[in-house]
Amino acid sequence: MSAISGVMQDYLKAIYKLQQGRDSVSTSEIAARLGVAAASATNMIKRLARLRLVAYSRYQGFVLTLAGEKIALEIIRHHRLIELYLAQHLGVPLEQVHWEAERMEHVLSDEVEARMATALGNPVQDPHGDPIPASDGTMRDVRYPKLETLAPGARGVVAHVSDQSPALLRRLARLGVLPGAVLKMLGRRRDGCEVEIEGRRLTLSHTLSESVRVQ
Amino acid sequence: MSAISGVMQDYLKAIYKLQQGRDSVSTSEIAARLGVAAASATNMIKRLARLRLVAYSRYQGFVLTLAGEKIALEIIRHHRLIELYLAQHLGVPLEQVHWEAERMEHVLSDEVEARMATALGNPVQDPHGDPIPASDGTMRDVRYPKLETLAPGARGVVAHVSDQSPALLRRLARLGVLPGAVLKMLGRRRDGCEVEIEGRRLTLSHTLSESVRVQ
DNA sequence: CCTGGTTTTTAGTGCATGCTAAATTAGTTT
DNA sequence: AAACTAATTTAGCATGCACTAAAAACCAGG
Repeated sequence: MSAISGVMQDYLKAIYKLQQGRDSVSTSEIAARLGVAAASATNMIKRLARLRLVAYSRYQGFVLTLAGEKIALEIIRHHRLIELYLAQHLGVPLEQVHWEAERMEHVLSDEVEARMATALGNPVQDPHGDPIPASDGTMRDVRYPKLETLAPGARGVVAHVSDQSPALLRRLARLGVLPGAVLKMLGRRRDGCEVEIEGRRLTLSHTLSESVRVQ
Repeated sequence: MSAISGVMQDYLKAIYKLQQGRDSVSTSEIAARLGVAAASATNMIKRLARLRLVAYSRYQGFVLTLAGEKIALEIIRHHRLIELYLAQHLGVPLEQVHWEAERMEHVLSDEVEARMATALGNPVQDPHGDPIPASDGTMRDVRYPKLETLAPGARGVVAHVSDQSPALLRRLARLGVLPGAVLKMLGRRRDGCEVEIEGRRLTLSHTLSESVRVQ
């Protein structure tokens, strides 16, 4: 009885991401993140609380319980394995894999998950540079600094690009700014910053460089 | 407005399969096939009729319209491509691919569908021997005779094995009775029939041989 | 052609998930 | 501390899709 629905999985995943480094999440935050009305979020949170997947007391915000976090990490693992699989084995363009994974993550069986992981060589990172949780529910969480924090003249390796905007991602991909790429910060400009990458020199708008993190 | 839901897709697929070679399908048939109450089926049929996906007049049964058939074939294509992909590229055991595909078929984008088809070399058959509809919605439908119709002494090629029972399928797979396998009918026995396959001789129970078709 | 049995449909419900509008609580400002 | 504002919750309702029970239509045997 009461299996975790796909919608619930989305809530758990969103809460997981929002609560990182914070001590609680508010109703309006998930509502905004998931694009639903605040009342709908309240409703679902109460349902998740009844299932002991989030700890909640009204008007005070909430966090995942261990059980909730376990499910969230499982879904995130699905998501990131699918992204990587689609990119590597089927050549799906990077800016598309996020939205494909968003739908597939809810129907991936443990069996197929395991086989995909094996086919990929048990990877630890998805194509955006995000860590893939292990099947035991462990994830090392590293937070890389934004590209703009790199001092002029310094070199860095792209560690992460945002998965939120397909258009942005496509532009970054075309410029070669993807996880693993080595670049050198040349300096800040009025509307962004100038970097050198693979011998080419380019200016990244503020919007673009905001979505790149380096190591 | 009114996108075709996953549940609707299941109804369309079921109607497609039931109406093969018949001139109409009854409420109780889909209800049985989908494991829902007759009233639920009536309800959904009326909804599909409003969307012009089935032609329906009450108490008289129904059939798919061209638009409905197009969607049904698209889902069947998804299903069979996924089955084949899982079997060939991820090594998922044959008796499992049907149920995996049953969930994934509803979330496969055209993009990923096309890439899977390419990776598989635009196949025309799934691992059970069922034909895969083309992306333009064409499917050649061949109906093969049951194994038991093979005359004693005659040779045949396994063309199709049923996808309905995982347990049966596992047994067939273990015996090597899979699409493409060449076998020779030795004769009927009281409880099934005896065949020779790859030099080995085996007796297939009636239940088993019922789910095998030959060419 | 009527009557009993089967199939189908209608009516009324329940649950998951969403919404808006109204009520409540929290937090901030004077 | 009172009062205003912003966030949250409650109340009431809609839609998709299932169910059961009752009514209606169809079909077959007499």
